[in-house]
Amino acid sequence: MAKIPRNLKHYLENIVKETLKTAFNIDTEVIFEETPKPEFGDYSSNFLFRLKKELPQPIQTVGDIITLEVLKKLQHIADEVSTQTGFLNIKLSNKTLHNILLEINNNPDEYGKTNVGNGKYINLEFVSANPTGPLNIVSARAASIGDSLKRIMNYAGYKAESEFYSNNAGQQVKHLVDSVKWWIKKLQGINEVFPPDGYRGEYLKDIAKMVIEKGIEEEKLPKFITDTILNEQLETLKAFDVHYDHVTGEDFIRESKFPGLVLRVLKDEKFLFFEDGATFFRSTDFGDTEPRVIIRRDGTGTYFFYDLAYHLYKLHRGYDELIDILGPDHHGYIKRMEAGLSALGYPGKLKIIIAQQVSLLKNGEKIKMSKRRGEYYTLRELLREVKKDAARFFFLMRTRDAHLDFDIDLAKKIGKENPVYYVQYMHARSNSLLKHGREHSIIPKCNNLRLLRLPEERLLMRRLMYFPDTVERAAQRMEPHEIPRYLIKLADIFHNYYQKNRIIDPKKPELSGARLYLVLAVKNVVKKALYLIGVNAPEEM
RNA sequence: GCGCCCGUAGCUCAACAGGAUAGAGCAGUGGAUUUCUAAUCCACUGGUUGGGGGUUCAAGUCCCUCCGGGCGCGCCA
Repeated sequence: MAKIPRNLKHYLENIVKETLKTAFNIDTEVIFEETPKPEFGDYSSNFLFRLKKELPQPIQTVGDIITLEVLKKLQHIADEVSTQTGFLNIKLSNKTLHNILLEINNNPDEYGKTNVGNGKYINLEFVSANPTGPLNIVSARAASIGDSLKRIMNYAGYKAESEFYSNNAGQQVKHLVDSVKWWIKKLQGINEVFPPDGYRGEYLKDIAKMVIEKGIEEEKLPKFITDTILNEQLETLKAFDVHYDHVTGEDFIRESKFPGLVLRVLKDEKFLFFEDGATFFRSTDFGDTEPRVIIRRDGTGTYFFYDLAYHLYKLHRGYDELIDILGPDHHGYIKRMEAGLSALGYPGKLKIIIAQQVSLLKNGEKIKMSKRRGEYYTLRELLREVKKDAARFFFLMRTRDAHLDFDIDLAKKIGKENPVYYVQYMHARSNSLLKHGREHSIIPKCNNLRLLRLPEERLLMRRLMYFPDTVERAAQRMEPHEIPRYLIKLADIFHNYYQKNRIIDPKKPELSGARLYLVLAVKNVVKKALYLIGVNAPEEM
């Protein structure tokens, strides 16, 4: 039995690349992808089109030669190699697909792992909220994306860590403290005018009560309040299965050497100028639209200034790349931040990605949210309405760039319309089949996999084969939504297969054993895929 | 006014360095179950990819322009 290469897709790519080199002395990158239709085979590449101008002979002639050569080299794993209208298509043998099942079931925790990350050390910062109130829905989306990305990238060979930055310093903290003080007085029967820049919101009343009960001293108020809210935010995220490797406070950054370091480097490199008593950073040297203030006329640093210091701090910790996931209202911030890090000597080290906005739908209507009035839907509230699994899945169903309509009623539904149930049910059904098999003394067996010859079985195995490619794509594009989409496709095929065919038939023990082996592979892959997006794989539903 | 994102079927969305007949789900219509979970499956209907122009063997994808929706443009964070 020929052993299949660890990464089939890359293996095919290398074979063709080598063939091109030896046969035509053309050195080029070859990329295979899933064929749009099974009739075209399993993998296809359009390199012939791309090379058209460089080819020494007509495209079909070259295609024929390559086809022949590649087929020779792939005899042990492929049935057909052909060129059709310029595409090179490869159809793998059933044997190869069977071997993939073996690979999955022999080592479920390794299947799909790739090394595209090459050990690159990544810091993923997401959510990073002000400690002035509960987390909202956009934060929830960023949390889904960020935490899933961390899981996916680590599976793809990166070394990714997650980080939460708390803006627990500056003017806003003062306003926050004033707001709590107002509540304290009110609770003590003293009515005052609410501070003009204060934070509305009943949750501050609870904090005021705690302050009174615990007898917190005045000078310790800022820290007590920001820590309390930060803790609440982190607890909510834990309920969402988001756990951080690092939590950093702005207060810590302000006390550190990094603000001074930023100032010194920018000054030495002559990226600073003074105007109206303030210090400006010439971010325009790096493509920003206007210079940015870093030290105000009154001598205090801007948020941007401390954020630069914070990013410098992260870089000093040794990361190869920083990734920030920000809300849609921050895209104007990207240019200046990138400019800042370039000026500090780290061009290209920061990648900022934007998680677009979220609208919540209930009873077919959008829930109105107004930040100004302090009316917004919190992650806590959402988690009271829908399950964590549904929420995480829904937040990942769209590309990051697209606005997301989150239909709360749909997320609560049980049934096919709700993709998260559809997908989780695939896992529960697999488990149920395995259980049912045991009751009839039929267990998954791999010695007769050639009995798996239905078209549906081939489609299913083929889909399992694409899992490593999916993980790799998700990691490289930083698009976790590849995973939910993959799962939905797999579920379509699986449920269809189940519906049409009897998996367990005590009269056909060999066939049943082979089919259960396939079911087991599905279960293993589904479980892993769900883990990568932080969704549970239930044994029963 | 400038910048970023979006515009694809009635609705919500896919479409992987530009590639094969633009695909799914929901909704609608019609069907399937002596069952291993019907919490399911099958079939049909549904498209000028916002409009126009350009580049290319090939454009939903790239360029220009116009229209529409969202967000941002502080010595706020």
